[in-house]
Amino acid sequence: METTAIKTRGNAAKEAERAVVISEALQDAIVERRLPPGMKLVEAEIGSLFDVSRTIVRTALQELSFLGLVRIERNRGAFVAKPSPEEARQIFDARRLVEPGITMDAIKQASNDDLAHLRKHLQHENEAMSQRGLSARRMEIRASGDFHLLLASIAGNLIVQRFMSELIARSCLVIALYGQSGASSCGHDDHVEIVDAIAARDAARAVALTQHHIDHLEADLNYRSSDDIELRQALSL
Amino acid sequence: METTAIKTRGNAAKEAERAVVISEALQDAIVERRLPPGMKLVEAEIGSLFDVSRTIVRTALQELSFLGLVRIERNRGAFVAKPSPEEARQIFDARRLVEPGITMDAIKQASNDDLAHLRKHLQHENEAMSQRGLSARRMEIRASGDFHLLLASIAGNLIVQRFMSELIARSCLVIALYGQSGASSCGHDDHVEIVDAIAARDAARAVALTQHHIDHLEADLNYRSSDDIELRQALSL
DNA sequence: ACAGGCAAAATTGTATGCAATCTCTATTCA
DNA sequence: TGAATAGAGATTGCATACAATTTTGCCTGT
Repeated sequence: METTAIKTRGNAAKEAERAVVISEALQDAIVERRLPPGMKLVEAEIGSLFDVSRTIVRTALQELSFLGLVRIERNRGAFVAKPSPEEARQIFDARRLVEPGITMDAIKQASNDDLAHLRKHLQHENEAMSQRGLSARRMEIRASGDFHLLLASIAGNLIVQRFMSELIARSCLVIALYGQSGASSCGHDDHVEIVDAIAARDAARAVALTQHHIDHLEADLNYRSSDDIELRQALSL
Repeated sequence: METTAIKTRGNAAKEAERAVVISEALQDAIVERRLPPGMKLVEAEIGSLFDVSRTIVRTALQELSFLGLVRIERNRGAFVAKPSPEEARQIFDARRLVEPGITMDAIKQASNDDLAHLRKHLQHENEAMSQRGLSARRMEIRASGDFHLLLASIAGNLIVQRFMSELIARSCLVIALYGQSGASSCGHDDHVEIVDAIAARDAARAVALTQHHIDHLEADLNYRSSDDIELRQALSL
């Protein structure tokens, strides 16, 4: 197969497909709200920014459109997704459908190392929350979602994990659009309690807390008409 | 194409993006096992078949790779996915995680029309099962998966529905690879019982039957080493 | 002033060309 | 005979060119 073992290792670094790099950079920017919902994403612009041709940018944007983070309109281009209230409800309904199961699996699978990771993550969330400033707020949003992803990774099913990635990313968008309390208010305390219940292997409690947590998140939303949103977005910048 | 005002109306039909048409054609072929797991999919070949450039074929193949139906290897090309035993297990675990919730939502949402659709679908499955021949077998595979998709569509959450589409399609691949009983044996009787339970609004029973059904499906699998599979594929054609 | 429409600019959709990489065959050497 | 290898052919990765479409700004007539 290969002629030198070293070459193979060298490839591993290069393997980082350029389209994936771009798609992840965009996803980060969208989730952290640096790119607001509805914003136009021009192929050539992104291309020159990352120094690649539109071909690559195109595949990155398609990937994001599969994840529901970007909407592609024929002959008009790509835009950061702007979930409708109905879509938003469905996203949270989907989370209610999936996350209790993930929590239960996590309880079954969690090793001591996993629990340590969870605790470390909670601390991380805490730090982000205590700090001020825009960048700290972004860290907080990101960390809050990462908690759920960490749980999914502990549950140990790659397919479910990928599904949760999508749901979390889209949740961030929804919260950006419809969240009321200035803080992302992702209820850090809820997370602490959930980890405690998991550590105690108390499945019933952990599941109940998980459901409660999702209700909590959705309760902070205000599904205004999307025209209002347009304005809000325009005026806030 | 068309030149006049009629064109505009025609567009709605034309809107069917060419990449999507191709990707759906391929998905059908994969799910119905006309394209066996592991088969190489050459871009130029597909392109000339549908009379489009490789560009379009490429996006279709990427779409399928996001769905897990196609594996793309850098510089080597696209192949019909060949799920490992571990992947197969995760697919069914994911179904166990999601489908009970779908069944419950379906019970909540199902109108009389929906129930009629379900009954009609059962009849359709029955017909496919009673017929002989390769094409009938394909119909059976397809119909058997469609039952679960129909249930998901009744549950009424587009996001969950999309997720189920992926799981069902991948399940078909897994069954093609590891199924033992010549018949796709998707337990048509199970489906009948599930519909009965839904019609009776008996949530506990419907959920139990759903879980049982998935266990049933997976019990018919034999996770051989993938080398054996290679042989089986080679000899069966 | 303003609605309507035309033309230029910007942007996307698709095909194609070229370089890089892989695959397979045939040939050579042990 | 069999393993190693070189090289031709096939295939993919990416950039770019061109056509189709949309958007923008200007102009004109009312």
